[in-house]
Amino acid sequence: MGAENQEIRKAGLKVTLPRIKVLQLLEAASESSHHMSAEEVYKSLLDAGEDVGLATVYRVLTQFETAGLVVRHNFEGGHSVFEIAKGEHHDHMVCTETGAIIEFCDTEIEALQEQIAKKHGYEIVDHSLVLYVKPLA
Amino acid sequence: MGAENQEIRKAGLKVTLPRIKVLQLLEAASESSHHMSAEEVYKSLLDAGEDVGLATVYRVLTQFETAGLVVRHNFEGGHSVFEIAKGEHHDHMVCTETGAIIEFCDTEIEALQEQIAKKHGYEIVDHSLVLYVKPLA
DNA sequence: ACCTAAGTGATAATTGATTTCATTACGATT
DNA sequence: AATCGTAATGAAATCAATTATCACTTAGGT
Repeated sequence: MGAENQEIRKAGLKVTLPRIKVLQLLEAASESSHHMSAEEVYKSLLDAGEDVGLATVYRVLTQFETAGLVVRHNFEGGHSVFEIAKGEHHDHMVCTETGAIIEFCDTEIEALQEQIAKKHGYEIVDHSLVLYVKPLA
Repeated sequence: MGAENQEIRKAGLKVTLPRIKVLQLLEAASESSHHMSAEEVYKSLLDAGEDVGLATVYRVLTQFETAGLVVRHNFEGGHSVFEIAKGEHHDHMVCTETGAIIEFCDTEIEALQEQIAKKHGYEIVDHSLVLYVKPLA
């Protein structure tokens, strides 16, 4: 235990209870590839008996994002969801009927993206690919 | 003149001044492939001396979206931008330095997306691909 | 243990967007 | 062209997500 402490310290942040708890929660959620909103994180922590403020959750999530510990996604609808940054990049498929989120990564698409950017005189800094899908009939 | 009136009527909406103005404005912006936010549309119309309400702009844009007249994009940062729907689908490349928006369409990528969805037991309803790029050094 | 900058929670404030509502105007019908 | 019912409008209130403020607390180097 305490692996989170290293990560937080490495990010140049003080190791505080709220930060540890948020990180642990997101790591646990990551197992089930569950993407959480700030509000969900907040409520989960309250339910777990932790005494954190909503403002702190938002602050910490933003700090973790800039530190590269978590990734923020802006799917349709505006509000952000967060997930632990597990090294490798991946894109998302969102089921419009069940809300399920499937992660995938296609090197062929990535390569094509690079080509397209280069063709226009650019190089890729980042990209966002989201497929909105529904189950096959 | 008046081509907009047909489109508005075809959408099952009454032809009113605010709707004509919004549509004209977006069509003009489309020439320079400029994507406008609701707020930008609102301010542009005020500057042009038109007396429209912000609520109306939001309403009209949403109506045009459902009617398929305009397309809404949610680039990073949350708030939506709109552009005239010019028949063919396309994706976007956003320059992180100049803010320029380049439109492109790659059938190869589209095909790969279909395959990926199918492989997971889904079919694509919609998708969003945005490349964040910077000029080649 | 001390000290100071960093972090915290509660609450107020901001932002983009939507809803409400009384008034107005489109456009079908006469 | 005048009438009429419904859809559309603008102003303001409201909403939800996020951010800023601020007095108080705590991490962690000395």
